[in-house]
Amino acid sequence: MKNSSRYTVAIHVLTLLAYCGSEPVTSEFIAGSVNTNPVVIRRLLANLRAAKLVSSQGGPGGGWQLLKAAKQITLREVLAAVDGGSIFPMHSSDPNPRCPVGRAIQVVLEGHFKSAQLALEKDLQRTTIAALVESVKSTS
Amino acid sequence: MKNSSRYTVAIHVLTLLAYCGSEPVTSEFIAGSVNTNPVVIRRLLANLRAAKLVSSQGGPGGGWQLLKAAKQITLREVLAAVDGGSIFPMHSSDPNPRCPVGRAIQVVLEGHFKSAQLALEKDLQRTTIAALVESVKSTS
DNA sequence: CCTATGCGTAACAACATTAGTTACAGAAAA
DNA sequence: TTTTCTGTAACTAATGTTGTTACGCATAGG
Repeated sequence: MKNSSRYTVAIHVLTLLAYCGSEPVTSEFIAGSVNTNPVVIRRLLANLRAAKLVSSQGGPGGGWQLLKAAKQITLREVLAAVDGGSIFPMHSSDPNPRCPVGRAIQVVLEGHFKSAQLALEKDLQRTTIAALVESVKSTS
Repeated sequence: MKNSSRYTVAIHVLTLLAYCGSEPVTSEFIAGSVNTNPVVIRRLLANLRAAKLVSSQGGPGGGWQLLKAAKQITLREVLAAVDGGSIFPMHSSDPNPRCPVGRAIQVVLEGHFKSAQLALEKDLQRTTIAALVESVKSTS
């Protein structure tokens, strides 16, 4: 995941929101659970809001809430929300087009990479935020 | 993939070695195909050698060769060779153990992450370097 | 209308990772 | 012995990630 913890933190936050029920939760409170800065949380949640997973409310009593039922949110959509593109980065500078392998390798790999990523996503789709809440509760 | 092109380049290099047959190929030649510096290639190939995928030979006429038949090398082993650990990084600093969610989330996620990564690897296992060589040759 | 609260975002710093480069020691073939 | 390679350390530059401060703006509640 791009060597970043954004995906893990996003799942953590959504699980926390589901765990807290329907009450709005502030970014400061969330940051306390994740152990980071509220701004980091707000930046991440802005992505999840763009994906229609959460909503935000300003002012006193405001905060963040799930926009979909926890049972309807899968780890697959969370991944798509925080890390849009491909799991496998291509060459940083394009390979040599005068080499037969260099010329073709990216096109050839693209299909295999997409297939592998699809397999990954299919597996992630099996898990919902609601399931994680249950697991968290039973991990007493 | 850690936001690095190492995996893609590794596949490129192995495909090139297979494409070139049994002749040793120098890191300079490989770098010409990948469009990078020979030292970058040697560093990467050092990993693949540690995984027993290639061998190196110094001196004139030396270079790099496959140590296994291209048909026996799958994209799964290549991934393991260049990027040992987990696809999904956990929190950069540990979550708050005084929060029920923060306390449990990592343990809960670990299983789901491993399952997803296994699905990914199972798919990558279906493709061999030999198959890539064929695809490259037919992409004329 | 005022105030406190909380989001939205820009700007910046600190740090880690990636990629590229130079340099040089050492092994091996001819 | 010379040439051709690998093996690696050291350094730079570019980029990405994370954390932090600061401040504008909207809103709820008196």
